[in-house]
Formats: sequence, structure tokens, C-alpha cells
Amino acid sequence: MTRPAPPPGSPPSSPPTQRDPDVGRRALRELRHRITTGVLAPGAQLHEQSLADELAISRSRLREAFARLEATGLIDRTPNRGAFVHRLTIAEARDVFQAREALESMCAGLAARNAPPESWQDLVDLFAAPTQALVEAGDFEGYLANVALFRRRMIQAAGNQTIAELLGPLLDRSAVAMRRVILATNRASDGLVQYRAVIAALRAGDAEAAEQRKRAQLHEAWAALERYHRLVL
Amino acid sequence: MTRPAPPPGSPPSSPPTQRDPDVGRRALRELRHRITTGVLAPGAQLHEQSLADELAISRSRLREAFARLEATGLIDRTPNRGAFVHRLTIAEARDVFQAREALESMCAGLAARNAPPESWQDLVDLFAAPTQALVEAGDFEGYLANVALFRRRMIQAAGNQTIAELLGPLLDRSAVAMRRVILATNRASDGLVQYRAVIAALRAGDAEAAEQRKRAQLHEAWAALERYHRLVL
DNA sequence: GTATATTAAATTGTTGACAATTTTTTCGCC
DNA sequence: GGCGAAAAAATTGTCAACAATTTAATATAC
Repeated sequence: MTRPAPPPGSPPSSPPTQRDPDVGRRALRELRHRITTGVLAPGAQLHEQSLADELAISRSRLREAFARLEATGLIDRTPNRGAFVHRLTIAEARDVFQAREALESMCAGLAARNAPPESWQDLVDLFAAPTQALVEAGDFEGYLANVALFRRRMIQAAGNQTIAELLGPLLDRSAVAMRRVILATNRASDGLVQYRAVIAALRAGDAEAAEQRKRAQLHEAWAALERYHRLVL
Repeated sequence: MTRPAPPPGSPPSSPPTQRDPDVGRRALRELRHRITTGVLAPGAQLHEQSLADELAISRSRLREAFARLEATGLIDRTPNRGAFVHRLTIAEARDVFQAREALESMCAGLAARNAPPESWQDLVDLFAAPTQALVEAGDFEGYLANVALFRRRMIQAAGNQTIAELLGPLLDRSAVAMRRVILATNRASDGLVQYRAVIAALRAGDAEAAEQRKRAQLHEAWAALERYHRLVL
């Protein structure tokens, strides 16, 4: 049977909006974005009705999104009390950085083994003068964007979907704290040096070095976070 | 305010059953158990109404459990089609074992550093004669139980909640395949040797060796799975 | 008899209403 | 005015009915 014709005037090929899974995904992305950028601060409460109204979705669909955010550790829900943006403790931050060290160092090694050395040249160039200029100009958002780009490239080159899916939530969870450290402590120039070292190892096709230097980079990042944890957590 | 007295005859201290979060958790555990043990085979479809009836919960609550199972990768849901027990592909299995290698080797190192060497003595003993006897008697369930015990101890000693929560789903996902390899190929005696080596390193307080040997153990396990993947996937 | 279209049944997704719980406000009392 | 109990409001969790979609069954043409 052909589907009953949509009322004249409604856009022809738009999914029936009633069951479009995309509308839920959009809301989920929006919430994740607000949390990882700090628009929704750690500890903030998320009220169902008002949020649902604002995002123009029903409460049930918002709750579906909540379930996913909870599963990835971005929010905490306590029965009958509500949902709150997850607040990183110092102990949990340490755990997260240890997990990232294990997974990202493996990624670095895999990336070095999988991708041809020449394929990293553009990142060598990007992290030389251009990113240096960004840091010196105090454009930390630009710096962070380049770092994110490198990370995506590394993870993609590693070719491990499972690790990629584990790292996503871990990066989201540490995003706010990382950003605060960068903004508050001028650590970007230190970080830049570390990233250059990792990229150089990839460019040289040296998997061992790439792995080792990614480990070192995360150790440094953790040390900085620990030093300023009263400020950023 | 004191809660209004329950109708006479109803068990006094039972939570109002209407909103008890435990009932949902029980159903979730039951489903996870059925999947990881293979009672619900990879690819099997999970129908909402019949399952809800069987578990004596409402459909909405079952769907909540489905959301969690999907988030941990134990089931796949396709819109309007239903939920199916996740089926591991060979490529994904490789990814999972790489991720486990990264995380479990880190755990082994942390465990060696955190826990006093003497604390591993009971596992040294357990994996000597007693487990050897189990393997020789063909009691693979007993063998797997001991392996699970060791893993719990190692993860607990590592003291990293985040890694523990990442490993849980990974272990669940590979559980069925692992079990099939053991049962079908007599690989238990090989595995036993590897586990003994890891435990010996922990007993000696040698973090480097523990890490390295855990890596080796997982490499071996992966090699076995790859060899027999047509049989077990 | 096989293939294709049509109808019916079964299944999933979403909504709105209701119940249980928490939080806020109001009221009485000292 | 401050403290505590009671009532009211707001908020979350659950359910049952309904809508949308897929799957199975039936009929029809060739």
C-alpha cells in the first residue's frame, strides 16, 4: 500500500517528523556540545520540561537523550531527583587520563604503522609556524581546534573503531577541564612542543617513539591539570 | 512526612514496586547474563512484548534496559526493526582485543604498583595445581571462573574506576567468542601458562613484566580467536 | 506454479495522562 | 523573627493507548 498522501503544502520528502530518529540525534548533539563547551557548567541541573520545550522535542525523547548522556558519563542521574552535568573529581580525572594514556598511546602506535609517513606532512607544517602564531597571539580556540584535528587524524589512521568509540566519551568528559587549564595557565606553548614531538615521530614512521611521546604528552597534560585542579575542577 | 501506610497484607518493607529502580536493574542483569553466556545467541532478535512479559516488567522499562545494552554494545537496534544480539565481526574482534590490550596491560602495571606482592600469593597457589587439575579434568567452566576471579582482582587492585567501566563492556562483548574458543580448541592449558606468568610478575612486584606479559597473553588469545574465527564468530 | 500487488497482523516508536517523589511555599506556634 | 509541620507546586518515573512501520499472509495476474 502506498502511504497516504501528506497534506498538501507539507514538504514532500521530509520524514514524517513524528518518527525521524534525526531529531533525537540533533538534540543529543546539542546537549553534548553545551556540556563539553561549558555552556552547561559541571553540576548544573537539567530540567526535563524546560529543556524539552527549548529543544522543541517531547519529554520522552529528551529522556532518551539523557540515557545516552548518562551512559557516556556526561551527566549523572539520581532517581526522582533529576539529571546533573557530571562534575569531575580529582581522582576521576586521574583515572580518565590514565585510560586516555593507554588508549591514545596505542592509537599513536597503530597510526604510525598504518599510515604512510608522508601523510603526516601537512600536520608537521600546521604545527610549525601557523599554530605557533596562534598560541603567541593568544588564540587558544584556534590552538584547540588544531589539536582536535590532529587527534581525529590520529584516531582515524589507527583504524580501530572500538577504541575510537571509547575515546570519544573520555575526551568529552575531560574537555571542560582541559580547556580551562589552557585558558588559565598559558600551557598551550608547552603542549605545542609535545604535539610536535608526536607528529615528528609519525612523520618518521617510528611507531615506538610515537607511542612513547603520546604517553609523555598525556603525562604532562595530567601534571598540569593536577597542579591547577583547585582552579579548574 | 511519613509515607502513607501500605495496604494491610502487603509485605511491609518492600519498596512500592511501581518505582523501584532495582526491578529495572535486575532485568538488565538478566539480559546481560543471557547474552554473555550465549543463551541469547549472536544475531538473535529480542522482541519487546514477549520479553517484557517473560521478565514481568513493562515494555517501557524493558526499552530502558535495551538502551543500556545498546550503549554497551551488547545489542544493536535498527529503527522500526527491533533489537538484535550484537554479532562480532572479525574486524571488530581485532579492535576489541587491541583495546583490551591497551587497557588491561595498563591495569596489570597499576596493580603491580599498588598492591603488595604478597597479596597475590593466593592466586599463585590457585593457578598452580588446582586450576591445572580443572583444565586436565576438562572443567572449562571452572577454569573460566578462576580466570574471571583473577581479572576482578587485577582490576580492583589497579584502582581505576574509569578503566574498570570501560573494560566491563569489552569483556562482555568478547565473552561468547572467548568461551567458544576455549571449549572448542583445548586452549585452556596454553592460557593457563600465560596467566601464571602474569601472576608471577605481580607476585614479584615487577610492574614492567606484568604489563608486558598481560600484553603477550592477549596477543595469544587474539591469535587463537583469529585462527578459529570461522568456528566461533 | 511463480511472481507481484493488496490486505491483514504484528511490532516498534511516541505521546499524553497519571502516579510517586521531591522541592517550595504557606501557615501556625513559640 | 525563627523554627517546624502541613499543604501546595513542581518534577520525575511509569503506564497504557495510539500512530507509524515492518513483516507475514492472502489474493490476483500471467
